[in-house]
Amino acid sequence: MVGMRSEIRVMDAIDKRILRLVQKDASLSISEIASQVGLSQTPCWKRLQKLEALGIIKRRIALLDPLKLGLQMTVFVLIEIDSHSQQDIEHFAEEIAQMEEVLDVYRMAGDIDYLLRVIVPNAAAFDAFYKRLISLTPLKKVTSRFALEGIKTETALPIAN
Amino acid sequence: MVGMRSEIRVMDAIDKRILRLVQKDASLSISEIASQVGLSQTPCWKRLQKLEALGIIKRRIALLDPLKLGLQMTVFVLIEIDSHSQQDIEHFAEEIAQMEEVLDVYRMAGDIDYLLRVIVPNAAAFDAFYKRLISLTPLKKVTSRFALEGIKTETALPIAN
DNA sequence: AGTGAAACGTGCTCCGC
DNA sequence: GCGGAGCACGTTTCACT
Repeated sequence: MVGMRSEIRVMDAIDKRILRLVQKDASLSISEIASQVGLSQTPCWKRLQKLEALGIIKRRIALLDPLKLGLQMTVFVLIEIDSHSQQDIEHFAEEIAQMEEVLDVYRMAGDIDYLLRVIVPNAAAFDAFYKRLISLTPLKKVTSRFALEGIKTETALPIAN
Repeated sequence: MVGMRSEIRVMDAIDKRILRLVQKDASLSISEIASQVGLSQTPCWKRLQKLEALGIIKRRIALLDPLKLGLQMTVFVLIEIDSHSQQDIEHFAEEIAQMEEVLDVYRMAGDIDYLLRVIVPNAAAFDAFYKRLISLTPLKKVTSRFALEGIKTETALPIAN
């Protein structure tokens, strides 16, 4: 079993430097990236293609400002489910994942079953969401924790050397 | 005070359609976006420029796969601070925001002061982070909630019509 | 504000090292 | 695997409606 690892060793230090750059700014040109990592355009482009083909780079997106779109309320919702039948739980998870105000859904260890991050314009919109949520399936306990301020919201992952 | 709103009315339905597209896929070409929203290239490009100038589009980034980078552990850390002196709190918030394994920091309403989303490769790395965290300032209570699975992680915001 | 086409700069490909 | 040159494509600009 020597050498059995789930992460495949396809990335060197230069690949990691490329990833650190593009996860901060995807509008960088190939030549800009190339010069920053000390490569010429062609090998740099080939590495980017490889990283995309491997799914290490999943996709490129634009980040929007939630406040400027009127989305001023972020709420974390902690859910304990009543029924623990596998079917009920999976169905519930699918339904909440489809709601567009639900940005993140995590299945948790411990007493909490699910943690949601929800973003809405105002309290009325959250109330409407909440009513829809509790009508989906019987829930043992639902705790809503309201954010006052987003001090840091980072999409860039910490890449070890 | 009629007409006093913090959101400026600069966006119409077409702008919103453009935003919905680019926040899902920033690799779309102008001509692709233009045809999908029913415009020719020039006005579509001008709208994109305007949305960037207004800061509604903040930036463009590449999304990486955390699992393929060996980041297999996501932990939500809920913090109650001991000292509530304004200076201590701000200093604490700045320090945790600088840690790269801390992706999100929210200041919360209610009994919890801060909620962090932390991503690390493994339990040992989380332990190291945890020790650094509690050494920063005296904390009244720290609760770590471990995620077993990320069912949904969405960056695209819900844009009302 | 929108259209169509021209000018420009990059991304992508092919070649040799 | 790396670097340079050429072609094709996308983006930016311009003249006009």
